[in-house]
Parts: sequence; structure tokens; C-alpha cells
Amino acid sequence: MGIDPWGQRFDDRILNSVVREMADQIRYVTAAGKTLVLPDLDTTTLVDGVEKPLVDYKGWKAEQGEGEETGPTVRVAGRIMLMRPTGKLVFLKLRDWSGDIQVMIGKGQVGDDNFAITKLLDFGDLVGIDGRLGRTNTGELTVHATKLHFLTKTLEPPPEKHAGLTDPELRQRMRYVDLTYNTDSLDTFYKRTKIIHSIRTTLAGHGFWEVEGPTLHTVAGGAAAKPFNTHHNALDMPLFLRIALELHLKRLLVGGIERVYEMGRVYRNEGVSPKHNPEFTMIELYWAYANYETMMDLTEQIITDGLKATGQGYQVKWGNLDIDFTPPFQRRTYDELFQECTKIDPNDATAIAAFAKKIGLDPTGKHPDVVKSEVFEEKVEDSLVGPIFVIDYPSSLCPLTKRKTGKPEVAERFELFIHGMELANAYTELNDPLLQEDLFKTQLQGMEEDDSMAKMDTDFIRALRHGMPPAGGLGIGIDRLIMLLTNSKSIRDVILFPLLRHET
RNA sequence: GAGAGCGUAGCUCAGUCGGUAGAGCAAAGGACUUUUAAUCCUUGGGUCGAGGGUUCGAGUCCCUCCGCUCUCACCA
Repeated sequence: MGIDPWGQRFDDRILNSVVREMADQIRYVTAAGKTLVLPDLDTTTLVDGVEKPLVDYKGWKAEQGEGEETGPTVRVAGRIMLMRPTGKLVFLKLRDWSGDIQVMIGKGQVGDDNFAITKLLDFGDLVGIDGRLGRTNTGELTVHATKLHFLTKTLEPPPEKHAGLTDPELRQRMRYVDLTYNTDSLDTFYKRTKIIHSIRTTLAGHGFWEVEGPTLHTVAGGAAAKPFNTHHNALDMPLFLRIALELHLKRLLVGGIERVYEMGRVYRNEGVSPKHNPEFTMIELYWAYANYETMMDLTEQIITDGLKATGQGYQVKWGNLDIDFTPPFQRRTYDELFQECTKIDPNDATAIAAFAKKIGLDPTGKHPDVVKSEVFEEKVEDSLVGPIFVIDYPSSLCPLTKRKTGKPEVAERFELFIHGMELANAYTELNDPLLQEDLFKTQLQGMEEDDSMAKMDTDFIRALRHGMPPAGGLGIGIDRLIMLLTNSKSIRDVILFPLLRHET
């Protein structure tokens, strides 16, 4: 017996348990000393490419009757998902990324030498099949093999063939197995690429440029979050992994790239939860001479285009919740919602502080807007079913946002909420360098530096001093958007390789 | 960070009142030319998460630790 401690995938038929990778071929040696040299398959037809032309073969099926094998010649390649050997006849269920198809291998049909290959087959192996399309006695579409090509051996045993791999940790740790054996998982990630492609198409339609900013920052600005620290040896320089894309994209606005975006990874050294992964994908986009109203329209377009790209209508299921994405989404001001949910005058700081105490928050030494914000998060956010744009935030909470004309205490900012989850955040961008510098300097009382977006970035201020056009800016949490559009309950279900502890 | 649940064969899971470690799938040998999670016969496979304790005896009871999942709290 072989050396594999788990599945005994090897036996003496594969001499010395050797699976040798050669330049562009893999060689297996049989017990009879026969060497099977396995060339790469030049072309293959995808399984759905075999199924689709069936429309044209309706007549063919009717005329031929069951058990006939004179359909079109096809070549397919894929992984063995099921295998049912019945003596001199072997049925395989073969899977490629487009679907599953049955293969029938008859000893008489492929010849003794070729049939010997079936003795080497295991679940999970990759094989290529030449054959004719036909139907079995039970009417199942089947490739009746005329030739087998043994392409790749799998050395690890597959998961249980009916239940599959269900342990959430193992599914994330061995995503390659999850993708192979859980078709829902493959489908979710296929939808992810479609949504991301759709976003790029939508923005290209508005003339946006896609750019790449630095991920190593000297100042981790643009958001309120704890950064990962790192260090550049040659320059002996401390660096942070970026927590947002904002400040470099705005520099590009100054430079005259008037519609610009980056979709990329940001890193936040914070907790892990079904809605949080330490690295996640964000898109931030900036549109010169636009404002936050423009950004609301664009947000709706990005989402509805994403729905279309995944073949969905406006009504979407998310777990046992329903989401109605029919645009336009509700637009309500921060103060309106505050008053509605708390029955307190949003301008009465004393009453708000008293209410904060009543619900167990400590307003001591905090700026009134911070207290108001804490009450808002506690009492309002969770009740937002949405999709709803919450607009016009207290400006002291928004150091990067333009103030409303004639109403400096209100910032032109919105956040998009769906079932209590924050999905997007957008501003009419602050382009006043003097005010920006001032806001970077003054930390809000009661806020730790990591909790504040206000971090001095002198080069960014210098950029603003060169003149940034008025602009609308938008950030969307891509992973969360994908959760909503793929009915995934955890961010880990839409990130291929979420952060995991060391394997023990 | 707090609470609840879980951890047994490669995978999916049973394991009663504390009394010899179980099943299905997978693997190995055999039979079978129309199977559908094929079927039938045979065989091998275990640090019961780790450590300690109680007991004549612990997968089972107790303690500590590790890991995972869910819920709640916080960053998006």
C-alpha cells in the first residue's frame, strides 16, 4: 500500500507512488509496466457548450431513440465528481466550470487498453473525453466515450460526495475544495466578477478613468480606522497600509483627472465579524463639478446595473429579509430621522445629552455632535430598513466634506443604509485648503485620533492650495454590496481568502 | 470583549445512565455493459481538540487552555 495516510490514493498499480510532473505532461506507470503518456488536450468544449446546441438537436433526439450514440462528436474535460463502475461499463459525472455532464465509457467502445485507464481513475481526477453525444436508456444526455485522456491526478481525498464540505472554516481554508464541490460558492464568486465588471462598465459610461494609488501611506488618512503599521528598510521609514483611497484620488482631481476612481484593497487593523474583514475592497470615485446629489444618482445606477448583471430584478431576498432596490431610494435628512426616532429636537444639545444618559451613553466631555452621533448610531441606524440615503450630517463629524451654503453646521454628506448596514458614504468634497487645514488641526473633543478622520496630511493640503475643483465623491464597500446582491450572510462568503488564524 | 453552542475516521455525522469506539460516504480486494448518492461480498482506517482532575473504569462528569460557529457590542 502507498504512503498516503488518509485515503490510500495510491496502490501498487502506480509504481513507487510516483506522480511526476514533467515539462508539459504527466506520466503514470501502470503495474503492467505500461506507460501512459498524457498530452495536454488542445481544445475542449465546455459542458454548457455541449448542452446549448441541444436546441438544434431536438429532431435528432426524436429520431435516434434512446441508447443511440450517433450525435455530434464532442471533446470535454473536467473533474470526476461521481463514478459508477458497472463491470465493463463506467459512468462518470464530469464537472467543468460551466456545469456537469455524464460520460459513459464502455470497454467494447474504447478498447481494452484505453479502458484500463478507468482502473486508475479516482474521484477528483481530471480527465478529458472524446466521444459522441447521445442519450442513455433513461434519457440522460451523455458523452459516449471513444477515447480517454488522463489529465491530472488528485492526491487528496475529496469531501463526502453528497454532503460536500460544510465546515465553514474548512471551506475558507481550502477554498479550492469549496469551489469545486459547492456549486453555490462558485456561483457567488462568478457573480462577484460580474458585479465588479458591471461597476467598471457603468463608470466607463460616464468617462471615468481607473487609476491605482499607493497602498503604502506615510499618513493613513481619509477614514477613521486603525491602520496596519509597516516599515521600509532601505529608506528607514515607517509606513501604513492604506485605510482609504480618498486623499490620493483628490490629488488627482487637482491634477485635472476630472472623473477618477480606484477599486482596490484597503486595510484596517480592527475586528473580524460577519460584516468585517481586515482587508476589504472599496471603490472610491470623484467627479469634478458634481456634488453629493449626483453621487446619489450614480450610487443607484451602480447598484441597479449590478442587479442586471447578475440577472436580478429590483426585488431581492437577503436571508429572510426583503430588499426593494427600486430607484429612487429614499432620501431623508439626518435631523429628520433623528427627530422621528428619538422625538427629541435635533438642535437641543441639552436634551440630547440627557437622552444619551438615559440610554446608557456617557456624554461627559464630548462634543455635542459626537453625543448626537452616538445616539443616532444607537437609536436610528438599526431601524433603517432602506435602501435609504441619510443626508446632511453635522459638519463637525465630517472634516473632509463641504459645508452647505449658508448653513455651515450641516455637511453635504450621505450614507446609504440597507438593513442597518452601511453600504456607501459620499460627500460634496471640501475643496477649501484653509478650512481643511484647520479641520485637520482641531480634533473633536472626546475622540481618539484613530477614531477621527482628521489626520494632518501636509502634502494633501498643499495639493488643495493648488486648487481642487468642486466635486462629488463616493465610496462603496464592494464586499458588502456583493453580500447584498448574492444573498450572502457573511463577508467571508464573498471574499475568496478571508483572514484566518494560523492552522494549528 | 461578553454570552451560548460545538470539536469523535479523509468527509458528513451517531454515541443512551460513566462499562470493549460506531454508521454512511471515501479508500483497498472481488462481481457486474445502461448507472443516477448504482448495487452486492470482503478488508483496512481513531492521540474521541490539548492538558489536568474525580472514579475500579471517562468520548461521556469537573477544571484550565486551544480552535470553530452563532448572537450581542465596535470599526465599513
